[in-house]
Amino acid sequence: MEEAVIKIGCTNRSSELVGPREGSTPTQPSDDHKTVSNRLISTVYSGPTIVDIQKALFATGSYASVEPGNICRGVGKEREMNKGESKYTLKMKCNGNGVADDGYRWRKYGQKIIKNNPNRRSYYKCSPRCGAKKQVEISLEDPTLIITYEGLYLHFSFPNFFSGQSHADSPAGKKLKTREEEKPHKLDDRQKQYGPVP
DNA sequence: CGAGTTTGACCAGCGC
DNA sequence: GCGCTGGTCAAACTCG
Repeated sequence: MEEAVIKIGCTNRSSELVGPREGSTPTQPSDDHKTVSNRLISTVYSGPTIVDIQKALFATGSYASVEPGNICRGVGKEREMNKGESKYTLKMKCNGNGVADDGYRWRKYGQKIIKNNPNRRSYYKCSPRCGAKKQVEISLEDPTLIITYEGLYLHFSFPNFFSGQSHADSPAGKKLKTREEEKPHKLDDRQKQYGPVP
C-alpha cells in the first residue's frame, strides 16, 4: 500500500497556493505534474486519479497541484498500510465554507474527534456505493483541509473529469451545490462540524 | 418520500 | 488482558 500526499491550493477565496512549484502556472497543472502524478497513479491507484481531482477542483474554482516532493511512500499508519489498499492524501487551503468540492458525490457516514486535534474528522463514502471512501479533517497547525481518498472509484458521475467543465450545470452538481453551498444554516452546521474556519 | 446528515454505539487493532 | 483510539454502522432526524 502506498500513499501520496498532494497539496492543493484552493483559490475560492484566497489566491495563496500551497506550494506551487516555480515555473508552473497557478491556472493549470503542468506537464511535469501530470507526468509525476500519472506515474504515481499508474502504479498505486486505479480509481480517480490525482489528475482527475486536479481537473475537478480546477473546474470548480479550485486549483490542484501535485508536489513530487510531497509524494510519500509509506506515509500513514501501518495498520492502514497493511490493508494493502490504495490511498492518497490531499492537502488544500480551506476556502470560505471549509469544504472541498472535488466533483464526486460523497455521503457522510460518520465523524470522530481525533486525539490531539480539536477538529473533527469526517468520513465519507461514495454516494452510489462503489467502495470509494474519503476522510476530511482540518490540520491542527494551519488552515489546511486534509482529505484522504481511499478505495476504487468505479464510476464517474460528473463530467468534470473528462471535459473540465463545472458540474454546476449537471443535475447532480446542482444538488451537490445546493446541499454544500447554498444553505447558510447548513454552513453553520458545517463550520460546527469542521470547527471554525479562519 | 427519497437522499443525505447527525450522533451514539459498537467493533477491531494496537500499545502498555 | 485491558484500555485507548480510530473506523464503521444504523436509527433518528432534516431537507427539498
